[in-house]
Amino acid sequence: MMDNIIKKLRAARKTKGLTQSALGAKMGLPQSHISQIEAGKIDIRLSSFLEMARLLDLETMLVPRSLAPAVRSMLSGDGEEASRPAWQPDNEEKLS
Amino acid sequence: MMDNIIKKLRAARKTKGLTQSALGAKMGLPQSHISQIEAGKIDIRLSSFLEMARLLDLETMLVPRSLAPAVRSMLSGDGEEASRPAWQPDNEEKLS
DNA sequence: CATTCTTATATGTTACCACATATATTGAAT
DNA sequence: ATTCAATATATGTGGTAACATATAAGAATG
Repeated sequence: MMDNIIKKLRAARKTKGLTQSALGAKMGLPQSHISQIEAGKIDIRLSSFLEMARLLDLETMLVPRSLAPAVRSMLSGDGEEASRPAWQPDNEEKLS
Repeated sequence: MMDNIIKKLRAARKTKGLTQSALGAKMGLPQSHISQIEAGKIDIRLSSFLEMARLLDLETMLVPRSLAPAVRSMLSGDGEEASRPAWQPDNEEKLS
């Protein structure tokens, strides 16, 4: 479904530490509109989607279905390499 | 820009040997509308785009910009089956 | 040529996104 | 509890995609 891909936009925004207002400012849109979009309440135009993705440093790509799993596995290691250690000594207790 | 990705839809349709009418039938849309879309004359809704891609066996994916080149190179060999070597002697770019 | 297949334009109606603006709700922090 | 930040809802207008239908232009085929 489509709100799946929309949810990725929201996740990307949060990852970048942007608020809806901040993103809205970049796009020249009011925060309220960003909210509607992310909530999947409206069916935005393709150009709006592409611009929003671009502003979040995401590229929209069309992948042949047969290759999608391979691409997905490539993407599964989050965002980029320079961020978090590949693992962490699992420390079961008390993390909040 | 955006008509770039639209052009890929047209290319995919042709690759699959579908006419605008045939694709339109699958989507429940008139051929005239498909023509407008492919010509980049209208700015379609995201759901329409996603469905069109899906009917052409294409998956719409959001790829972090930093990983886009790697994904692109993965896709550069004509979108066919899984019978390609996973790997090829470092032939860096050369993209479409 | 004529005929068929494919694609491009044209016109009109309806539905709804884009946008503005305002307010409400949630949530965190002090 | 009272701010203040972030997000969610609400209302209204204008523009345009979605859709139907019709026709014209191109491109092949016989």
